[in-house]
Parts: sequence; C-alpha cells; structure tokens
Amino acid sequence: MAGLQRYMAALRLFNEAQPTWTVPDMADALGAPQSTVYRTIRDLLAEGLVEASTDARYRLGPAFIEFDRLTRLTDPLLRAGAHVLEQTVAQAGLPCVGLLSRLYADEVMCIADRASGDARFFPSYERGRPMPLTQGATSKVILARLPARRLAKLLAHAGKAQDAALKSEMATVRRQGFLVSRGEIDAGLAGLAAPIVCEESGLVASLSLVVEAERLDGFSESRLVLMLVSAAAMIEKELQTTSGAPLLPREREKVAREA
Amino acid sequence: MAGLQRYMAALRLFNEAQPTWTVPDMADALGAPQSTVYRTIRDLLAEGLVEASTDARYRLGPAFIEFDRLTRLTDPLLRAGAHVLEQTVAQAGLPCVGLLSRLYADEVMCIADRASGDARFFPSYERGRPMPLTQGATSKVILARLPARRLAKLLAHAGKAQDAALKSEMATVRRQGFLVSRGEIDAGLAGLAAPIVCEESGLVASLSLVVEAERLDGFSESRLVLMLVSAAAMIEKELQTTSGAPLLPREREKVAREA
DNA sequence: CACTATTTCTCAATTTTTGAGAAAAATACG
DNA sequence: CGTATTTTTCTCAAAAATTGAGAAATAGTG
Repeated sequence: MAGLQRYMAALRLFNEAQPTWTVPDMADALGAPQSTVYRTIRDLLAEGLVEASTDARYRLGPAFIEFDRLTRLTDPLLRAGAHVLEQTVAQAGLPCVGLLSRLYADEVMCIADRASGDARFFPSYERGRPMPLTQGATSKVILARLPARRLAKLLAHAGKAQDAALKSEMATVRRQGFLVSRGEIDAGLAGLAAPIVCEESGLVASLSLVVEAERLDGFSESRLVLMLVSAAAMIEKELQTTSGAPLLPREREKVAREA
Repeated sequence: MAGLQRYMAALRLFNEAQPTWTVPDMADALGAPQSTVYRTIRDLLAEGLVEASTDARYRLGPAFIEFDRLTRLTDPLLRAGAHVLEQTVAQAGLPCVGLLSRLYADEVMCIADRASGDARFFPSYERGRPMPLTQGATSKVILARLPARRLAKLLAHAGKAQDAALKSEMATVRRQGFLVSRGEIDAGLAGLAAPIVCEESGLVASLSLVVEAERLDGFSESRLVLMLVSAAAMIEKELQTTSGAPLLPREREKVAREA
C-alpha cells in the first residue's frame, strides 16, 4: 500500500475497542513488516497524529483535537446553528437531545449534540459519529433535499438500493418539510427532523430532536415540529447572511471592474 | 517534500483565517505544481481529510471530527476527569471556566473546557488549542511535575530557556502542590491549577480554573485551591482504578452497536 | 551489568511520485 | 443549447522515495 493510504490504514486501527497498539500488533494487523510500521509510526509521531503511550504502545495524538477545533470554529453550519440548537433544546419543554447533522463528503454526520438538563437517555447519535445514510429522520430529511443525481451517486457508493418506502418518505419530506420517526435508530426513542439547505455554501444538513417516544403525543409532536421548522429556517437565514465569507473569485473581479 | 509531510503541509494551510482554499492558491503557498496538488487533494478527499466546498474550494473534512470523537472516548484523562471537572465548576460558586489540560506529545493542550452558567468571559484556553509551555498556572504545574530530563528536552525542543523565575515557581509548585497566576495569559483573569500525575499511564496533566482576577480575594482563593487539589487527587485515584479499562455501561452498549 | 525489548539504520531492488503539458470533464455564459 | 472557461484527471519518462530483511543501536529492567 502506498502514500497516504498506508498512513491512514495505520491510524484507522485505533478505535474504541482498542485505543492503543504496539508496533508488532500493528504489523500483524496491517500485514506489513515491522520495520515498515516503525517508519510509519515515526512519521505519524512527528506530525502529532499519534503519541507514545506507556509500554511501547501508541495512541491517537493531539493533532486531531487541534484540527477538530479548527473545524468547530470554521464550519459554517456550526457557526450559524450552534446558538439556535441550544435555544431549541432549552425551549423544547421535555427531556431531549438536539442534533445538528450534515452531509459530509459521503456520509451523514452529527456535528453538534446538545442534551437538555433533564435528559436521561443517550441516543446513538453524537458529534463525530457517522450515521446510517438511509435510517432515521435526521438522515432522511437530508437525503430528501439532495439533488437527484447526487443522491443516486451517494446511495450507489454506499451500496444501498433506493426502495419504494424510502422514496415515498422522501416525497413526504419534500412536501411537508419535516419528518418524524419512531424507534428507527434506538428502541423507545423518536426523532424529529427538519432540513437545512444553503445553496451558496453547498450545504445540506438537518436540525433534529431526539425524545422518548412515549412522551411524544400528537400535541407535543406538532409543537416540536413547528419549533424545529422555524429554527431550521432561522439557521438557513443565518447561513446566507453569515456567508459574508470570502467573495467568489468572479464576484471579486466584477467588484474591481466596477470600482 | 515527501510522504506524510506533503499531505500534512497541505492540511496545515487550512486555518481560522482561511478555512477554504483553491488548488491554485495551495500550489502557490506550497511552492508545488498544480498537478501535484490536485493529486494530493484527491488522496485527502478519498480519506475524508478534506471535503469539496463550493467554487472549486476545499475545506477540512469529516475525518477529523470522527478521530476527535475517538480521542474523546478513549483518552484516559478525559474519561477519568470529565465528571470531576463538571462538578468542580458547579461548586466553584463564582463565574469560572474549568480546564483539563495535558502534556500531549511536545505541547500542553487543553482537552476539555467547561464554563459555569454565569461565566461572561472567554479565556484564551479552550479544547484543542495548544498552550504556551511556560506561561500560566495550567502549564506550569504540568512542567513542575515532569521528570527533569524530559523537561529539559521539552524546553530545548521548544527553544525556551529555563530561567530562574521559572525554576523557583516550579519549586513552589512541587512544595505546595498548586499554583495561582494572575493576568499571565489574559488580562483581568486569574488561573488556579493543580497537577494530575499518573505514572501507570505516563500522564502528566492539570486541572485548572480561570476566574476574574478582581473576584479572587484571599478567602475564595484558598477555598478554590483546596477544591482543586482534592479534585485533582480524585482524578488521580480514578485514573489508577479506571486504567484497567472497565467500560461504563453506556460505553459497552455503544461498542456492541458498532460491532 | 547483562538481558531483553524496542527502535533505528543500511542497502539494493522495487515501486511511487514528480512535473509539464495534453486531454477530459465540469461549469459558466450568452 | 453550444461555446468559452475553469477545474480536474491523465500520460509518460526521469527522479525520488519506499520497501523488506536483517544488523546495529538504544532504552528499559531486574
């Protein structure tokens, strides 16, 4: 294996179940000779991607926390939506976890989670955890707002068929502008989600709320959905104004010409 | 430039001031031909380390959020100390920000920050931000507990001289077990820190509290220091027992789900 | 100090990367 | 909808880096 792939293959060995590795074990797992793995580790160490632990073991390094901070500071969705997410959870009036998620490269990923003070459950979703593409309100409202071509490519890439049930659900989302699902991800929990789309920044995302299914009667459901939809709209508006980011090259040219 | 370095040099272009880049701009900044940078970006894309933004721009990708989550879940200090950090901030009784920081490869880095609800200031320190090695109580209590040899190496590597003032402060820390500094990092703020050391896991860290300097009279200072020192001791004890890695129930569930 | 475990180094063969420009693909524009 | 422009991929031989096996060095331990 060559180039970046070799380094990433080594990094992806580190996981929740086995957060530290010795070089011989890595060599086994990667099917590479130890001398090669030592070289790999040396390079990763120099870049802060791994750090030495005790007993000749290595673990993931500080570079990831550093890059994650950058991501937190610069992600347009997070910058536009963190405040609204907090408010939404505060005003929900029942134990809940709010999520901000987005299509990120080829996967749906939660990029912010916020639990109400009285939430006593833990949804599977949390910041940094990739989500199933075709399950749960959170993901489905995102897929529903994707351009048809991109959606097809995405599902093909993930090896998922686009079945009739999914299609009809996505039509529903496009019509009503939100989606509620029960027990699709975690038993006993329900998800309510509204899409967030910003053409200018090429962003397709969702704001969602996870609550205990038994607490979700018809009345609170419609109240929460209303909240979510208007909160999502606020984030969309914020995205447009905030995107006062760098002018596109062409626009800059135009401005210069007119001046 | 070769191997991993080339990829990292490209990644390190992305920063707070310029979070998105075009390939030609990257080529300029890196002094490399565009065709090479296109290849680099293609590889980074495939690994999720960058993602395509709009207008032929690229930004940091989802892989960093994913790896950061792993770090959060598996860092022994975070696992042992997150709860204590929260409690410490809650019981401080004045507006404050609590920090959990540790020596990470060659730098001191904050890995968890927690503000009290009434905190109206923002310390420079936050999760993922590397800290000055020799400034602030947070860093100094860590340096003070480092083996002399390792400290010398660290300071040499960072190009810092080990002056008399620093030496005496470190002696103070070793004697009294904590350190208080005022305005060393942020004007008007004070830092109080206690060291956390765990030989078994090779970890040297600190628990610290940032408060407004004017609110810190002699009485509250000694009260907070007492709190910090005992909280740090609790984390140390937790580190020793936890290091056998008995997963918390919620974590066990997660692992099962992922498998 | 000797013993073991860990890490770095050496070297020629092999594989990859490199850069310049051509070609292709995607996108913008009228 | 075709045309112009921008963005991205591809091609190829030369240059450079990586590879693996084992030797050598270093660190760690009783």
